[in-house]
Amino acid sequence: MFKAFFTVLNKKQDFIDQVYHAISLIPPGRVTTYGAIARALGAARSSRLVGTACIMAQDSGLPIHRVVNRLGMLTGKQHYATDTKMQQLLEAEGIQIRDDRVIDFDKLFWDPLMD
DNA sequence: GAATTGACGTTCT
DNA sequence: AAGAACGCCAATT
Repeated sequence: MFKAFFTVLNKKQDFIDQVYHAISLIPPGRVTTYGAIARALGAARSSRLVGTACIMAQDSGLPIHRVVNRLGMLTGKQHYATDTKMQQLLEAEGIQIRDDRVIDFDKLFWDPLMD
């Protein structure tokens, strides 16, 4: 019974780790969304926590710049050193951006569930 | 340690 | 169809 208790406690941290893993799977030149990652992890209503995980992952070397919101907007760009840093990272992979929005987002969108 | 704040997205009105 | 409410919960204040 203690085991079950700790399982619940550890679940939170596991979720964060799984977010990291999902992000590491995003192919270069593609993008995904916070909600898609949350769904892929079976926590459809925790998309917000995915964003929190991204903040924690900033120093982890993961390609978190490939994660945008469901409209394809670069909502996380303000957390980079420069205003244009996130956009530059994406453009370096061939992703075009206009007004903080990914062009052809529906075509570049990559769902972790369909790897 | 309580209250607020978000790199969000769905549901209810 | 537009807007408010709400679920989620780590991090910050």
